[in-house]
Amino acid sequence: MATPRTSWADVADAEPAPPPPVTTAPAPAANGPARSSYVPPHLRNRSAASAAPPAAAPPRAAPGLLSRPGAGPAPTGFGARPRGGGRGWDREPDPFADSAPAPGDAEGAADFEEHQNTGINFDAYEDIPVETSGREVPPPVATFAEIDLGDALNQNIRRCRYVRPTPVQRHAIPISLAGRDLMACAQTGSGKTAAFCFPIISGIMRGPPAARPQRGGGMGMRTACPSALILSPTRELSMQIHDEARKFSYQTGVRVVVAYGGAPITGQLRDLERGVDILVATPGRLVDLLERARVSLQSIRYLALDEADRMLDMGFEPQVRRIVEQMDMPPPGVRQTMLFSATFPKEIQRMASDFLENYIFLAVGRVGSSTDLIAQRVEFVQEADKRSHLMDLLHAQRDTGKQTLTLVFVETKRGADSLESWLCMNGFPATSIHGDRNQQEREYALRSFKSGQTPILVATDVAARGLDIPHVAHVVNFDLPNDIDDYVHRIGRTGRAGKSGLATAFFNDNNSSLARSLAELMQESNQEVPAWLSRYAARPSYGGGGRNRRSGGSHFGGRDFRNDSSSFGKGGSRGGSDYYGGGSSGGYGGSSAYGGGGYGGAGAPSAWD
DNA sequence: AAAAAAT
Repeated sequence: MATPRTSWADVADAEPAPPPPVTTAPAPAANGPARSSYVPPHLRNRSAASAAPPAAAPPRAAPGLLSRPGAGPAPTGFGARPRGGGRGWDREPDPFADSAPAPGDAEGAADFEEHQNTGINFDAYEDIPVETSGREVPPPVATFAEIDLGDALNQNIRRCRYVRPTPVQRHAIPISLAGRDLMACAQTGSGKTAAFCFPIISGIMRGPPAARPQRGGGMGMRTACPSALILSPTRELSMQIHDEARKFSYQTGVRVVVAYGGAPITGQLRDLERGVDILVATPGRLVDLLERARVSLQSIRYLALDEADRMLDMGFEPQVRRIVEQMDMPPPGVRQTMLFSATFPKEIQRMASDFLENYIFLAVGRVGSSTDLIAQRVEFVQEADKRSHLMDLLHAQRDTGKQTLTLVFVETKRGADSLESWLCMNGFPATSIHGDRNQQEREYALRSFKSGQTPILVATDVAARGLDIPHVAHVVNFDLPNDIDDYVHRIGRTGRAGKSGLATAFFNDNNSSLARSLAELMQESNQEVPAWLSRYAARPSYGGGGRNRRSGGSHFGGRDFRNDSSSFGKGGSRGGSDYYGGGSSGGYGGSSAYGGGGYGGAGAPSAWD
């Protein structure tokens, strides 16, 4: 797992990085696949040995941490609260141990470091517009010190090298410490995982020791009753959140368990049996666990949905609704509910409000902040020419001599396989991740990509959201998605933590329905829109005129849908007016600010994660 | 139409 270095609060004054691991893989970039570690698709599944992941770096304590006085097993203050059985957490494995660069980061370290140190620009985020609505919004804080999160958590914040809270953290943490429900929209890499984890962990530490759960109703002695549930839409994202949450919980006594499909359930059952305060899960596996009565939601005090709009879209909504509304989860108002996403279409906000009570809507950022760091290009490329065009891009990348990662999005799983093997045949070290690969393959692909061993990853939308992959310099939309929100999430895999990034899209007639929203988004992000794309966008059949609802029409605009009813409808000349809205800092009354002027309006945020 | 998510 990567260190949470995506945060803007990531230290500028970081202590020197630990020495690079001695384990080195041959530099993979220049001359084709690194044969020692890379397994091309046609050789996979032949020999387990050849596909075995590289030896892990030896476990290593983060420098100066374990030896630090006070980092001992007996935290003081409320951190010392004994947990059920209190067993063995003095031997809790150090979640910071893998914070060192992954093997394979080694030879790229110089290149990478350059990127690491150039991009973080705190000042760029100082005047980031923030909008809140709802009753009695607790004021934001400027520093972690202002928030009483407790000694143990504060120490972990230091270990994570967070020096000050990011904008979303400054606002969201006080809101959620005040016990309020929250719908939050925040930018790429802005530390939103921490924004919901800190209050949850702190709340669990302060809260009453878990009451003896009500047995009965099918509950056995082996039924786990977590206090907090964090749902996410993909397995890899759940793993990532789990890794982060474990770091934040280190030596607090708060136990974090992850449960997702595609992996043997037995290990997860064992983890649950050892005790769980925070359960991170994907919906399918959680439903399974609930049906087996190995998990009960009756003690849930905190519910967080990451990528909340995704969790409530057509594919997921029934399952999520079942978990939240039809199991033994306490109702809104009893539990505290927090929804986080970048994109938040209004119809999804409306649906989400079923899960919330008296909530606060929070939007952080706008066009011209984060996305300006992502240079967006669109090129007209016929289907038949895509491969050679991609090869040109990859050659150009290679010629820069920099070791960087390139993430290539395609529309279908088959397309991912076939592009991957074509790249490999042509000497490019590529791997792939999609839902038809088994979980081991998925995890290996991601590791191999992150470490730089396979610096090209071909992916479906399974990798579009939330994944924090440092050093992705280039996102290629080999196939454009049909939904502008997906585009926003995809390009948000680069340009994270204040670093710059590049996103290239291949556009052709098959993508005409995206033309308008894409042109708008680019315009709002101060990107140059090719004239041909503007012409596409102006074609009436592609939304140039009418109210183009989905496929772009309802992109999140930094607005609380509750303030919406009176805002629109008048001056509704521009069909897309509901698409805009984030920019006006003057509160929500000023509907007139949104109607006019065609494209250049105060824009919708774009790389909101 | 496709992707994801349980076995």
